[in-house]
Amino acid sequence: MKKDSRLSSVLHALLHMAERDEPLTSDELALCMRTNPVVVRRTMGFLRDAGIVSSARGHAGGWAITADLKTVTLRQLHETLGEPAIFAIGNKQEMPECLVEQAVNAALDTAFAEAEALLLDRFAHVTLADLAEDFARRHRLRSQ
Amino acid sequence: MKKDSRLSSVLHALLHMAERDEPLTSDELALCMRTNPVVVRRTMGFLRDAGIVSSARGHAGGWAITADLKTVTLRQLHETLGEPAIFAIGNKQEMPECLVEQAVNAALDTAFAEAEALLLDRFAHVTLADLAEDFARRHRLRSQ
DNA sequence: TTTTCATGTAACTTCAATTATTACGAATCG
DNA sequence: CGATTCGTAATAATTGAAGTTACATGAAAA
Repeated sequence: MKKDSRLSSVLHALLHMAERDEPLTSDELALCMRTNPVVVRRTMGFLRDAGIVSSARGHAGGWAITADLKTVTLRQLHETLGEPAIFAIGNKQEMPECLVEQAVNAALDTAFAEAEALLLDRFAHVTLADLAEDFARRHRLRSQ
Repeated sequence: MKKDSRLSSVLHALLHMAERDEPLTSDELALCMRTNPVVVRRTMGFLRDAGIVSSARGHAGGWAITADLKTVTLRQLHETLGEPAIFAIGNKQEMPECLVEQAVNAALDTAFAEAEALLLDRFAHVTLADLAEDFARRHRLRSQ
């Protein structure tokens, strides 16, 4: 399976947008994210529908952040993107009649559920402001 | 991407094999696992190479468990299958020059690493014997 | 020894999901 | 008006697991 990198992509885009006050066009974002403008529009559209960013057409149009960086968490972004599947591993059948397979599913489901809960909890405690701060720190380090 | 269900499949196969002392053929396993005999051979081949099962050709041939159920953990099986990717979500670029993307990757990598460590730890504490016991319990419950 | 059964494997196709691309419509501003 | 930019439909490319076909290899039964 190809990995879903939309969360990574929108974070990258949002932080670049946070660095600039003017709107960034899909083409500009696509260039720095090494992807396609249409992919940018498609993905950022979810965030616009959730009120995290705004989009404007025409001259001087593009994408801008409307939400407060401190209030947007990775978990919220993950939900906004439609809560894509986290795991690349899963059960062969979800609702098997076979008791053996039920026992297997139960064991795997428990482990996956715990790992997912931990991941989402970590996501819930990281905001865009945290990432922006970490970027600023890296920037200072490199500028020395 | 299609989810990798090989761990689920081999667990199902192993528990069925544990229930019977005679070897099970690839065709028999494929039937109860709703898959293809060639897929069974391909996947079980990893376990044979790791000494967990044996395979025999010809009459009365097939697959049998050689390892002690108490010593085989889900983690070991996952490793035996080549440690397939656990997550369906990932970074857009693994080694970006862009400092923004480095900050994004660092945050995501930390969260994924913690979730993976938890999952593998859970896997390490579940043995085939545990699953067999859980199956027996389910069997007793349904027989009542 | 011949037949039958079963694994071992290569080669190819199918499948599922993201990502990429092309094309064009719609809105906005100079 | 006309250039710019988003909105979106339709389609292809990509990636890795899973499924399928075909045939060789080896072992036990007849």
